[in-house]
Amino acid sequence: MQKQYTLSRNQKIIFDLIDKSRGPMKAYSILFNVQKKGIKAPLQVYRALDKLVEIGKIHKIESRNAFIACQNSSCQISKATAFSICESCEDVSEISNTKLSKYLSNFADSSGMKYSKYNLEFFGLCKKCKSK
Amino acid sequence: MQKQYTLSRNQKIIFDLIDKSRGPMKAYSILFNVQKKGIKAPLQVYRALDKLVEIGKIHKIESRNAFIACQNSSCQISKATAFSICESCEDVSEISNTKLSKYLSNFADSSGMKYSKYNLEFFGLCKKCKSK
DNA sequence: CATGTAAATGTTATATTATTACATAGTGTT
DNA sequence: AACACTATGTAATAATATAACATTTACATG
Repeated sequence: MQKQYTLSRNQKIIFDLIDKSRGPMKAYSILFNVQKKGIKAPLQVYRALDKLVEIGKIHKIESRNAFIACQNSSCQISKATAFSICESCEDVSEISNTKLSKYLSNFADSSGMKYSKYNLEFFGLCKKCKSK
Repeated sequence: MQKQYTLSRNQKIIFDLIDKSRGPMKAYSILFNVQKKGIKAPLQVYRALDKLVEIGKIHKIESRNAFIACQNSSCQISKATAFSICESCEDVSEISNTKLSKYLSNFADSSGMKYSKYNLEFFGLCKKCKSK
């Protein structure tokens, strides 16, 4: 169960935009889209994004510098994320596979590292693009 | 076995620098370090980096926008990468764990996606930083 | 060895992504 | 009211990455 959190004005505007978007959104594309609502500066966007990532409402797709709404209601607050990314159409979807997340959460290598978080990005061709 | 590839002048200069570095290096830090060797512009660095990534001599740490030499002689040419990243000292090491790479290479989710590549980044505290 | 072609290089300018620094305002305690 | 904490506003700038164009090098093959 995800902890409830009251979003502030800017956080809500930006989350709603990302949530409604069909795919991941980039920071400056978000900025252009919310300027009519009074959010004028990059920093205002980045601050909201940081907070939204922190509380797990959105995730950052690191390889794309883009942000996507969390599609997984039982998400462990961004501590364990996995995505599949189509290299042709750039469609991104969040993978919620219990076996995978258990496997990775329990993964321990020989380095003596204690992991608190992971991010996994798969790349390939989505169904649509594959059949083209 | 990794395919042999003759590096060009710039590629060699930049690879050697990254290979000798203790940790991941950022593009502009690379640039500053090779200016005395005649590589003056960002694009020259990025072109070499792109090629080196493509042939698997280095990897990009996406969450850090930094580059590290491949530490795994049997590396599948950057198609399957995993790293552990210390969030305190920013030390990064490449994970070469056969079970993990097999597990991920064989992973198939319900989306019908065909994966050709993945990148996994684990975050936590390394041994040293944990004991501080 | 000339010629074609792919890869690499050099250079300038510019686009994109992200943060620093500083001032102000709102929100919820106690 | 006083306090702490979070969020906001604004300007400037830093850091990361690519576009566009001209030239050169490497090397296979006719």
